[in-house]
Amino acid sequence: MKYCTFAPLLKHLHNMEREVRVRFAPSPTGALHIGGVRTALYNYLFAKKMGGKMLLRIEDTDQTRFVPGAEQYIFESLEWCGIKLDESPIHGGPHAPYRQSERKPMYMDYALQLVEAGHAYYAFDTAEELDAMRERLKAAKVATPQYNAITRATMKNSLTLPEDEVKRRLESGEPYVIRLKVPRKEEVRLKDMIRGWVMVHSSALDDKVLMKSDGMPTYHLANIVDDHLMGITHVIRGEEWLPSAPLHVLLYRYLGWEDTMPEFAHLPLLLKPDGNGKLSKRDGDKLGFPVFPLRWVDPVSGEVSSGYRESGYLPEAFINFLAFLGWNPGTQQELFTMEELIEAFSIERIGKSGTRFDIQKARWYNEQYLRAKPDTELAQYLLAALPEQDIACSPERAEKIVGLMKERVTFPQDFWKEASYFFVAPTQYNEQVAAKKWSAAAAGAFEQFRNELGSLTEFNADTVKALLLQVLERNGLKIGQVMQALRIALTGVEAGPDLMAIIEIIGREETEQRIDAALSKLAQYAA
RNA sequence: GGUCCGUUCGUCUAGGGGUUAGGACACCAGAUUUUCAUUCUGGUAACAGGGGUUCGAUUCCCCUACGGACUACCA
Repeated sequence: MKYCTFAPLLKHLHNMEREVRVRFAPSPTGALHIGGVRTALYNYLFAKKMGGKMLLRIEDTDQTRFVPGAEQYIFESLEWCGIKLDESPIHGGPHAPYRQSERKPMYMDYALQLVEAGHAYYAFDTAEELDAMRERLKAAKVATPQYNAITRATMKNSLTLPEDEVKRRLESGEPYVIRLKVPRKEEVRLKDMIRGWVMVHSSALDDKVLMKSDGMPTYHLANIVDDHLMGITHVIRGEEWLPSAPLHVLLYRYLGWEDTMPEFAHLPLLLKPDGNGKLSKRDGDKLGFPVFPLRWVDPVSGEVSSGYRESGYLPEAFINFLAFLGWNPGTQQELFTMEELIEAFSIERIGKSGTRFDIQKARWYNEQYLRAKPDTELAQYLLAALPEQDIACSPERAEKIVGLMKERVTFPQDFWKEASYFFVAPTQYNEQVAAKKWSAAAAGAFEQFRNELGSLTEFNADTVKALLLQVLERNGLKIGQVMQALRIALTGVEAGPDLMAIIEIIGREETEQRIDAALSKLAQYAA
C-alpha cells in the first residue's frame, strides 16, 4: 500500500524527462507472424513519433524451442517492411548483448536479490509432483489449481523445508527453480495506455517460476530485468500479455524499480477472418492468405509457408494495411507513407477490440500503391519476368505495356500473367466469345482490314483505328458488333486494354499474322 | 471452470447525452467505354439484449448474452 500514493507521480515525472525507448522482443521459434510484425510496427511508429529509439531483443530463453534461421528471418522481415532498428544483436548498441541467452549470467543475481528480500524462494518439486498437485486440486474442485500462497505450503520448497536441507539440496546440485512469492491478498493495479486501469487480485496470480532448473530465466524475469537495464520507457505488446502484466508490476516493485517502470500498452489481437480465435503461426496458408511477411520453409518439416513479399505485396502497401488493423488516424485519409504514419500515430487512437483479418483490404492497398508507381518502375516488374520466357523487350515497350495494364492488376506478377499476349500470339481463343461474336461478315471485314494495314504510312493507334472504322463502314458494320471478335483474334481473351493501343504495340506484321491465324482457326464460327 | 479484456454496417472503423450515426473495403445498380478493369454517381447495410441515471442514451452506470486472451520450469 505504501507504494501507491507517490509511485505513479514519481514515475510520471521521471518518464517525462526520459528519452522514449521501446523494444520489440520476439523469440526465435519460427517465422515471425503478421501480428508480430504489427507489434513491431506500432513500436517503431511510436518511437519515431516521440523522437525516441527502438531496439530489438531476442528472447531465446527456451533453448528447447530454438529454430535455426528464425532470427535471420526476423531481421529480414523488418528490413523488408522498412522498420529500422536503432539497437539489436546485429546493429549493436550500448546495452549489448541483445540476445537473452548471451545475457544469461546476469539474471541469477536479480533472482537471488528477490530470494534474499523474501520475495522469492527455491522450489525442488519435480514435474510429477507438480502434476500430482494439480490433479489433487482439480479433484477437490478447486477453481484455479495453482502454485500459490496456499499450496506452496504443501510443496517442496525453501519455505517448507528445514533450512539445512535446503542448503544441502542446493549444494548437492539438485535441480531447483526460483519462484516468485506472490502475496496472498493484495490488489495489483496497472495503468494500460489503451485500456485504462486494470485491477487484478494477487490471489489470481500464481507463484511464477523466475529461474528455470537449467539456469535460464523465464520470460517474466528476463523481460523485466532487460527492460529495466535497457532503459525501456514503454512496453507495447500483444493483449495476450495482459493477464501476466500485474505479475510484472510486482516484479518491478520487489526489485525496487517501480519509479522507472515502463508504461504498458496492450494491443488488441489480430483475429482469424471468421473471428474465431487469434491468428496463429500454425495457420500457415490454411486461411487462404499468408500469415508471414516472407516465405518460410520450416527447417525440420520442410513445410513451406507463403509470404506477403513473394505473393507480390509491396512493403508500403503491406505496412499501410497493417497499420490500419487496430489503429486509425481519425481522419478520412487512407493512404499513408511510413513518414506520414509516424506523423499521425498515437497510442490513444489504437482500438480496444480484437481485429479480424481481411485480406481483401490488403489487395486494395496493393492496387493503390502499384498504380501510384511511375511506369518506368512498373516496367521493371514486367521486364524481370521476360528472360525466363525467353522474350526480349525494350524498356520503352515495357513501359507502354504496363501503362496500359496498371489499372487492372493487383500484383507485379500480374503484368506478365495478364499481358502475355503482347509478346506471344494466342494459341487458343475464348470459345464462348468466338461462338457468339465471330461471323462471316466480321471475318470478311477483318481480312480487308488486314490487307490494307500495309498501306498505312504511319502505324499507330489512331491511324489503325481510322482504317478500321473506314473498313467497317464500307461493310455496313458497327464497331460494337465486331470489336470483341477482333480482340479475340488478336489476344485470344475477352478482356484487356484499348485494342488499338495493343495493335500499335504488337506492330503491323504481328497484327497481320494474328488476323491470318484467326481467320483460319475461327473459320468454323463464320457460318 | 477461474481471472482479465472486449462488443457501432458483412469487415476495418469515426463519432459521442439531442447527428439524416460519417468514411473505407466488399457487395449491388446506373453512367462512361470497343470488352474487362479503371473512373464517376447512387444504393443496401450497424450502435448485442435488458435494466437504470436523464427531459432525452448508441454515448454514462449495472446486469445478462456473446466473443477473445490467459490459466507451463513457452514466450
